[in-house]
Amino acid sequence: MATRSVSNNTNLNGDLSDQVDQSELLNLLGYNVRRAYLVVQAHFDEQMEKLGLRQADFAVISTLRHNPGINQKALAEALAIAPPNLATLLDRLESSGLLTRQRSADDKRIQQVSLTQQGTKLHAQASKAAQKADDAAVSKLTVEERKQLKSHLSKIFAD
Amino acid sequence: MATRSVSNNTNLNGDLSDQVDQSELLNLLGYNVRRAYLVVQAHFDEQMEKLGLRQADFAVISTLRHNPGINQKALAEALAIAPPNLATLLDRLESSGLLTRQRSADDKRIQQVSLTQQGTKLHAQASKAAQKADDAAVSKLTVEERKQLKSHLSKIFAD
DNA sequence: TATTGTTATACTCTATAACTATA
DNA sequence: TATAGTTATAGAGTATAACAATA
Repeated sequence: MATRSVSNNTNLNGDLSDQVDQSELLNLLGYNVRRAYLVVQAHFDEQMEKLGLRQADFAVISTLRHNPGINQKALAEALAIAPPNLATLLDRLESSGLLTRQRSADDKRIQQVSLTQQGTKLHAQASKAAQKADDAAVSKLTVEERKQLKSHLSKIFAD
Repeated sequence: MATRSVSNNTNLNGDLSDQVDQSELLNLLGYNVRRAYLVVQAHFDEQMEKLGLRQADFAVISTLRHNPGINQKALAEALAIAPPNLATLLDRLESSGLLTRQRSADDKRIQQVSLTQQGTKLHAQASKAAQKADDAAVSKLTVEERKQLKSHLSKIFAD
């Protein structure tokens, strides 16, 4: 299933990695973002696996919860998912009974996507799980540091 | 080649994504890390593509530059790359003439990896390119904010 | 003609199992 | 028996082209 382990690799024989000079990489913000992302992913996957959800599934379900009836173009754009990949993801969640797609009466090209009752229920659980994963990943940061981190990161990807 | 575009999707018809409520996702640090990572990746790939390098290639070349003769186990561990994937990555860079592998005389199981002259030369260029990508990705942050960001991120993935 | 969504497909990244050669 | 590295392979993520239906 390709589940990443949350804990860092146990390291017998005296932590070799401490002896490796990674100063150039660690001076690059991009590399720090990547390594942090790996940790965040692992915590998130660990939580979502229990609910049978992948990362993108949660992003979709969360967005549907707060934007019922959103169309696929807007959904794909908001979440930075390519439309063909969103289509198959929605196929899967629809088959699982978590959401419905309904053609718009006004414009029959448009699919309006909404959570089912079951999807809404799962979202409530997933929402807690996501928060739990988040807390675990940033447990070493103070509340103030978490605020700063969020602010700085959002400036990187903001339009 | 699957090159991600640096610029966000141009958005005619009045930026639909602004109308999508993403508050739950954006409150999760993990999601902010992910979205920032996508931007960082795009800038990095854009730079490295010119040199024929992938992200992991640069991480390897940088580590070899500062740790000549490092063995594959230590390299894999330091960079969080699975050994089988490192093996094929090194095969490719070795075929390109960027590095050499030499069996240790002391322990013939161990491969000692080093950059060739060509690899060292490419590293010098790649190093500048990486810095350029980094600067572009965090251009909206002040020097102080960049420092904070790096510090906070490193706390997430530090052992 | 342009747009929404879909299908088919391909490439990259990541992970595991099974193997070799050495120790 | 254990370790370093390799091969083979499978799964997930991501990207593009080509298409159908609708506007």
